[in-house]
This record gives sequence, C-alpha cells and structure tokens, in this order.
Amino acid sequence: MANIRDIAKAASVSVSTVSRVLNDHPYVSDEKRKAVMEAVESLNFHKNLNAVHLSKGKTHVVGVVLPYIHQPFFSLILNGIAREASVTHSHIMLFQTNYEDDKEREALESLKGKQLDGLIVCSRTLPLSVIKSYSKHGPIVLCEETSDLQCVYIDHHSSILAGIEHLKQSGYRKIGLTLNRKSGTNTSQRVTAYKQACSEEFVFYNALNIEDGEEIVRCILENSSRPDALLVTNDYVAAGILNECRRNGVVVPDELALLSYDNQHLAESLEISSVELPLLEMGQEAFKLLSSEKPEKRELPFSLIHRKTT
Amino acid sequence: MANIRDIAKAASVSVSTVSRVLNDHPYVSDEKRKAVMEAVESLNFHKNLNAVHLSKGKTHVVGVVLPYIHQPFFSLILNGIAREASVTHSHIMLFQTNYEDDKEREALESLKGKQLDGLIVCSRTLPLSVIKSYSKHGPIVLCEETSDLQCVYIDHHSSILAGIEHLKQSGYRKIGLTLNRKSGTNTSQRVTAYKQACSEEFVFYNALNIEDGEEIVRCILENSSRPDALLVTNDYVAAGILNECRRNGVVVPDELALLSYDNQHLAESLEISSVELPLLEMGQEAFKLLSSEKPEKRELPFSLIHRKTT
DNA sequence: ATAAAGTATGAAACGCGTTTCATAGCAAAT
DNA sequence: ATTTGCTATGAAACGCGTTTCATACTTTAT
Repeated sequence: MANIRDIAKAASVSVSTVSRVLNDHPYVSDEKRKAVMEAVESLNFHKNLNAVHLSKGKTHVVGVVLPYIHQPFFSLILNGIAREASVTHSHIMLFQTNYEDDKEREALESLKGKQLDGLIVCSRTLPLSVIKSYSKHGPIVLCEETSDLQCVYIDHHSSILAGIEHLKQSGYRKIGLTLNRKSGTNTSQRVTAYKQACSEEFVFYNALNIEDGEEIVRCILENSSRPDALLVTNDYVAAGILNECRRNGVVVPDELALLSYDNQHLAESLEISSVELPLLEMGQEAFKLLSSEKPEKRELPFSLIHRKTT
Repeated sequence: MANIRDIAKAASVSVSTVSRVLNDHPYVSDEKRKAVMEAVESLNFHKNLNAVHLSKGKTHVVGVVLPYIHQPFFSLILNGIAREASVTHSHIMLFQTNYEDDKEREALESLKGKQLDGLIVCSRTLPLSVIKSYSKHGPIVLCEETSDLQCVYIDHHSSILAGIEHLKQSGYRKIGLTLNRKSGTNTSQRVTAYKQACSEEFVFYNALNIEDGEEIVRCILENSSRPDALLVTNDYVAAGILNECRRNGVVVPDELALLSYDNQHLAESLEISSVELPLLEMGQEAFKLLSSEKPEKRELPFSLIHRKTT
C-alpha cells in the first residue's frame, strides 16, 4: 500500500506538504494541494492509523472494563459511555472481565502501552491500589466512590436506607436484601446500610438474573422465618421473584413487598417499585471525567419510584 | 518514557537483542538476557503498543458493528464474540451504530487503517456492496446470509415457516407478525416467508422492547379484525404483549397465541413459547470465521421451544 | 579434517505519519 | 527603506518496536 512518501514523490512535493494536505493545515498552495489530492486518489492512499497513533501518542480509544456485557446495569452504563464517546469521535474498546483479575490487568496494560487514551472501570476485582498505580499512564475513571481517582457514583448507602425507610413506613418489618457478589464497593455500601437499619438479617447472594429471583422465592418458602419485604438487586431478579410468587400463590405486596433497583422498562411494565439509578448519565459522566484535569468525585442521584409491589 | 534504544544502551547490547529478549526469541545468551531484563526493570520500560502494531501490521483487535449494545439479541452475540476473542487474547472494539451509516463507515475505515485485524458486522444499513469493497483490507464476517462474504446466519425464512406451521397445527388461523425495522436481510426473510404462508396480513413494525409489545396489544384491541396468534420479534416484546393481555383480560393462548424469538431466560421464566436462536454460538462462530482462509457460509440451527403461550 | 548446521549478536532498514526547524519569498507596517 | 510578519515548502528528526541480513563463533555430522 502506498504511503505518504510515495504520495510525496508522485506529487513532487515533500512529505510535510502531503501531511499538511491530509490534515487540512493551512499554508499549502492550491496547486500543491491539488497535486497531492490527485496522487492520493490515483494511488488509493489512506493513512495507516497505527502510524498516526504512534506519532501522535494518542489513539482516541477508551477502554471500558466491565464484568458482563449483557447485564442491563452495565449495558446501560456502556450505552452512556458510547453516546458520549460518539460526540468526540472516540472509540470504545471493551474489556469483559467476568471479574477475572487477568482481564482487568489486560485493560490496564493497554492503557500503559498507550493503546488507550483512558480507561473507565465500571466494576472491578483488583485492589484499588493496583488500579491507582496505573493512573500515571492515563486517566482512569471509576464507577464507585473512591477518594484517590476520578469517579462517578451513586450513594448506595443512602439508597438502601431510603428503601428501608419506605418499606418500614408501609408497615413492613422483616426486610430482606438480595445481592449479587459478596465483595465490591457498591455491595459493601448496601450491606453496611442494611445491617445498620435492620436487626434481623435476610440476605441472599448470587441474585442477578430472573431465575435467581425464582430460586430465592423457593428458598424463602422453605423457611419458617421469612422476610415480608425484599430490597432486590435489580428489576430482573424482582421479575423472577414476582413470577415465582404468582406461581406459588404468594400475594405481592401483601405477603411479600418488592423494591428493586435500576428501574428499567421491565419494572415499569411489571409495575414493580424500583429505585431509579441514572445509569446512562453515569456512563456519560464517566466519559466526560476522562478529560477533566482536576480530580473530581461526581455523585449522581437516585430516586424511588413507587409502584404496585410496595 | 524509556524506549528500546535506551534499554539497549543501558544494557550495552543492540536493540535487536533487546527485542529478542522482550519477545522470548531464542539465541540470546543468559548474561545478555539478564542485563536486558535488569535495564528493563530499572528504567521501568514497557512497550509502546502502537509501535508494535505499526511494526507488526497487526493489532489483535477486532471490530464489532452492532446497532444497539443493550438489546439482548446483540449483546448475546457480542458475548459469544467476546468469549472467543478471549481465547486468542484479542480485544474488541465496539461500534454501536444505531443504524447510522457514518458509524458503520467508521468501523470500516478503522479496518482500512489497520487499526482492526478484522470486523464482525452483526447488523448493518450500508449496502452489501460497500461492505464488500472494504473486505480487501481485512476479513469481514456478517451475521446474515450473503454469498460474497464470510457469514454466520440462521435461516429465518424456515424459522418463520416452522413457526407458522406450529401455530396452524394448533388451530390458529389469523397469524400476525411483529418486526423491528422495515429493512434488513433478516427482516426481509421473515416477511417473505410470512407472506408466502399467510394470506391475511397482520404486520406490526417497530416492535423491539417490552413497551412496544404493550402498545401492540392496545393497537390490536382497537381493531375489529385481529390476529389470533402472533410471531413475535423477541421475548421482550412477547413479555410486553403478555403483560398487556393480562391487564386487558385477553386470555393467552386461547384468544391470542404467542411465539417469540430468541428464547432468553425471560421466555423460560414467563413460559412463553419461543424459537431458540443460538446467538452465543453465532458470535463465537463469527469470530472463528475471521481467521478462516476459505470462504464460508455457516448456517446455525434454530429450534422451537413449546411452552404455554401456544 | 571439512562441510554443514546451529548459536549469538549487531547494524541498518522497515513500518509510516507528524512535527520541528530552517529557509525564502512577499506583503504590510514603521 | 527597513523591519516585522505571514505564507509556503522541504529536510530531517521523532515516535518506537520488529525484522532482515551479514557476520562470526561453536558444534555436530560426514
């Protein structure tokens, strides 16, 4: 494939001039510009982006680290990122980690190797200190509350307290909590708030999908001591719970109230009460923070949407 | 940042030797290897990936073109791609197009500029001829039936016929069809098959999400001539339909049968009959096809899962 | 003993666009 | 008439790792 020097030769100009033409720099006479463009045309020239990246030291690619693409929570954040990236003509490199250290490291190494201009970590398993140590190679934004790095987050502690408050006001006393993984900043915040506000503890882990919700109902029914309300990981789990309740004749919300997280279409459609999280904005803000010079922590608000399950 | 020449100097060897050490080439004496590694360590050297990419002419990055990330159909394919990519330590660059020409072009241009080693197009709006014209710059795989390019696909024509057959055998006569966009290879195949098998026509477009399903029911109820069965775009639309039917006292499947596509968890959970599509495999196959030398068309099977809505 | 094969190493070219610096002509300002 | 400033253009350096080629020394095979 023809390169810029071939073009220079063909157009009888210097490579600098070719580069100027290609980049719309001023200070190129019309005739030379024309000559270059003709050469470009006839030799079917196009830039090698890797050379551009190397030379410029930038790629206009940002990495996005997330555990699962298909989970609505993350795909919405991703969507927000994509939307904002599109504005600046940046591209997105995806690192689906499944919460594996190695995969997260790959992303960090790509940043280090200048393949990425920045990195957005939607969720992680690596220690914060490790992530931070890479921040000297480029901007890193986290979607959780941290003090050392740029971050966008939701105050999950408060959201849980608000949810519990809401449930208690409606007369529910034995409030349970469903969560996905056992570790993680966001999870910890939820658990801490929960333990702070509730004496009895009904905590269900590994609750992530519809079928997990169904499983939880079965689990609850087997037990004599059962919650009368649940704060649910997300709308999908709630949908599963709702579904299995119907099958088993458990009346929602009388026998079991449900307050889920995310407030996706599904919640609206099934009339599930839900804590709305501005995930799209979260992605957008995360992207914007990449190019913010000063350290910033950006908190986003949640809001409780009251429907028929509470 | 130190580069390979600095290392060479510090270790008193040639750059070739440094490169050999960094790439685990044989033919390096232990002492030189040690010297290089020490220099790498003390100067905190790490490769500039853009230089590697330029030099090697490869990036180990594949582009994925899809309209919407958050749509389960595509996020599942993406998942399959990601899974397979992870095996070869390839990375994924995401091009969410919203079916905009420009975005698709960006992906194609990235391939042309050697930023990508290959491209998987999950769905497109650009004419096939345009896509094909870029295939000289790198492998392109489509997720639809084509004769000119590598592709993985499902025979949507047959799947519609099978669905209709199934519905007819159960006694339904006025079969309707819901679709998303009006154009597209997959859509066309479905429409063609539908028109071929059904004399009456009940076709609903822009059916993609839960709320679209609800809307469709409202629309159906307003009309005197209504279908008694629907072939539905995907499980989400079916869920919306199911939901709105319940609200309006329409009994499923007696008054309205539903056969959806994709067979996601949602369908299982709501006991919706669905045509299972091997989307994960589709993604995996698509990725594998990128590195297949010979032209290949790979058809994947669908299967009809009979549940309570038919 | 000699050819053949393998080990080890470095110089230089290669992949390729961008950018700085120097140079030179020409117009506007003093 | 002279300085200042802008327009135009090219040579060369820069970003940086990889790879080929040539060279030279060891071994192993014949």
